[in-house]
Amino acid sequence: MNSPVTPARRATIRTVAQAAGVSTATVSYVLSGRSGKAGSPGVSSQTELRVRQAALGLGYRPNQAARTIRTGKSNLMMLSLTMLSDPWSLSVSKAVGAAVADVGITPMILADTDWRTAIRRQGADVVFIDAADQEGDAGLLAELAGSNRLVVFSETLEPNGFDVVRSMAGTTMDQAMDHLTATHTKVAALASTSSLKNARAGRYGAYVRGLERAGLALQDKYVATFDGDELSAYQAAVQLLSQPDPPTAIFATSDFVGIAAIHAAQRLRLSVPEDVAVVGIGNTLQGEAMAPSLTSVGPAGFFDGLARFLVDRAKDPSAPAQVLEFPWQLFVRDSAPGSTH
Amino acid sequence: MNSPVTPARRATIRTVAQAAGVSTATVSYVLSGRSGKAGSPGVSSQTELRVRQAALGLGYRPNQAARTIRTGKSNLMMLSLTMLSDPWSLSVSKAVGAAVADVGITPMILADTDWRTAIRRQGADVVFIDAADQEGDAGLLAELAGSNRLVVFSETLEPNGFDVVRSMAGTTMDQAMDHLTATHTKVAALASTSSLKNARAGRYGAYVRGLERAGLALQDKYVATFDGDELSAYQAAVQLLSQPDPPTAIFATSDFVGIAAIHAAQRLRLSVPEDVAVVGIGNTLQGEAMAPSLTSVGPAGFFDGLARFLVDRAKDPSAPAQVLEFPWQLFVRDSAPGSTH
DNA sequence: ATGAAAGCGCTAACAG
DNA sequence: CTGTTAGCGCTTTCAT
Repeated sequence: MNSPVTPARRATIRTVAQAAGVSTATVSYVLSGRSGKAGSPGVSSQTELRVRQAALGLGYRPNQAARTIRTGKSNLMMLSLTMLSDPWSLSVSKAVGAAVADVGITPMILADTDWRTAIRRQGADVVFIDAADQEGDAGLLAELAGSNRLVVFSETLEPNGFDVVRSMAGTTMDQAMDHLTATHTKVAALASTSSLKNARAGRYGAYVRGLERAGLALQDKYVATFDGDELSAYQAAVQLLSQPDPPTAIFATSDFVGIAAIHAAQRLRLSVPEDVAVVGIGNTLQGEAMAPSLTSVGPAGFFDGLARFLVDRAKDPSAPAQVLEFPWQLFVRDSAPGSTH
Repeated sequence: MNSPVTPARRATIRTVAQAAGVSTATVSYVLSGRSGKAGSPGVSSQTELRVRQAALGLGYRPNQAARTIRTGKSNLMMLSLTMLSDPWSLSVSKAVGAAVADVGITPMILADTDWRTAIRRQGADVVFIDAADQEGDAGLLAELAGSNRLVVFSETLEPNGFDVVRSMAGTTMDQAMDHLTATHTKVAALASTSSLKNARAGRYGAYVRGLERAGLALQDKYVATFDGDELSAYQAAVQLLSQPDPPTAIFATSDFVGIAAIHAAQRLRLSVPEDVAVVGIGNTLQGEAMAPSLTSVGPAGFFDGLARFLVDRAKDPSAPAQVLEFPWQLFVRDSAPGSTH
């Protein structure tokens, strides 16, 4: 029974050094794993062993804050994911998780939190921001980029000290609409309330233009809006499909909306795609994995590509800012198989 | 055009001090917001203003790592959530997000990552671990508790330097089974492969015992297993319900499984609860929010209570370790309304 | 009311 | 091969 006079003060590099009978420098060399590396002194395997044993015995664990302050590297990757329950966010998280295996980087998610305030408080080697299309953010981002390596997902922003990840939709949303109008005349849209502001731009705009190209009228009863979460999308879809003369195809402005629409249809005992076809936007893993799998437009190899890019930036935060583009394509799957059936 | 000779070195407390013509101590007092606080010196409002303006002009932002090393507080809360897509995890995240508003704490999620290695690298004022039932973790947790404030969710572990959050299931799972067997004779279970190991323990055990109490036979065809993710659960449910003589009630060992089961039923044009009733376990927000709402057993006020507890611990990491218990109850909702219909 | 100065635990020159 | 030493940016006594 050794009396715990000192209240278990956490072991530091110095404690270890004393126990091993060496200097703190030696301990540092050994424990940060660069004994024999280029440019650094080597340590004899005997002392190395002594140091390791002392560290183990004392339960030594390096103080990350101290290491960070000294090296300027935190080995942290921050992911600001605005809507965590969105399969898009989950796909990002999953891909990143796979990409950081074996690299000494810890990914941490900032969920449903305002990055604008959070980033000021917490640094990271690289921080990914999933939503910053608004004009007002451009200045703030440029400012924050001074002290953090930022990777911003945005269709409109230009790199400015920070990287911009962009998924080049091009005309693929138009393709998706044409895909639907080729076999359907009652095509509905399921759009978030916010996306309606710009009737001819963005995802909803693709719907409007698609109808025009097909010579179909834009009808109020075929445009349903929701508030942002799954339940709201689900309810909007139920409403859309319960009316007399319901649509036979739904253009959903997001994969999670498309998924909700499929669930809603099935709830109403409608078959997908026989009674109602559904396309989503985003090409998420969850859309692909569900049954029936969701036809969607979106970037190919996006999540893995993004994850790799983030890891690269974390390892070399001083690389020049660039744009990373992922061209989109139409992924025809079960929920809207096209004209074959 | 001022020539950027110095490559935009980030402003420190010293830079600010020079610009304002004061000492670093004064800057520290002002900027860490305790000019007039008890025990600390006051700063005249004039100098305070000068300091603030200098800081603003220089775009000064405090270095968290330095602050952490000095104070020992990181203002960080780490949430290790093993299966992020599980509504349980999302509920935790949401509740915590709401609880930290206005408090100076940033919650960060460690998703689908092994906390065993990650915690060694990254510290936080408090870290929540959502899965640690295995015996082997007890020692490791006790060790880690030496340098991190740990809050562990576990039904079996006892506090040992770390807090244990526990939801006292008691006999509520039995109640849930009785709820089903009161009006059904074909009651199926949807359980994860791992939970089957202990046939009479845990959630699956409640199913087995429930059948016994009702005098019903345990039949293989009414026991479906899945692998851990939604898709797998969904497919298992489809299989369960597509067979000849399908069950009329499903006991799902998790809310997300119950949700998947409802989706599967609807896919098969079965009505919930008319054709098949479903109960889940966990009482998550998502189960409550879906349509039809999911009958579930689980703790009352769990997520908000947990969030509050975590915030308390973050603010006072040296509070004595304790057990936090949330007694369960049965929440009868639309997916299994009971004998009234 | 303000400043000087001592570190927190660690890394990285530089000396020996 | 190993030790000495000077800080990283910040907080916090203790003087003034």
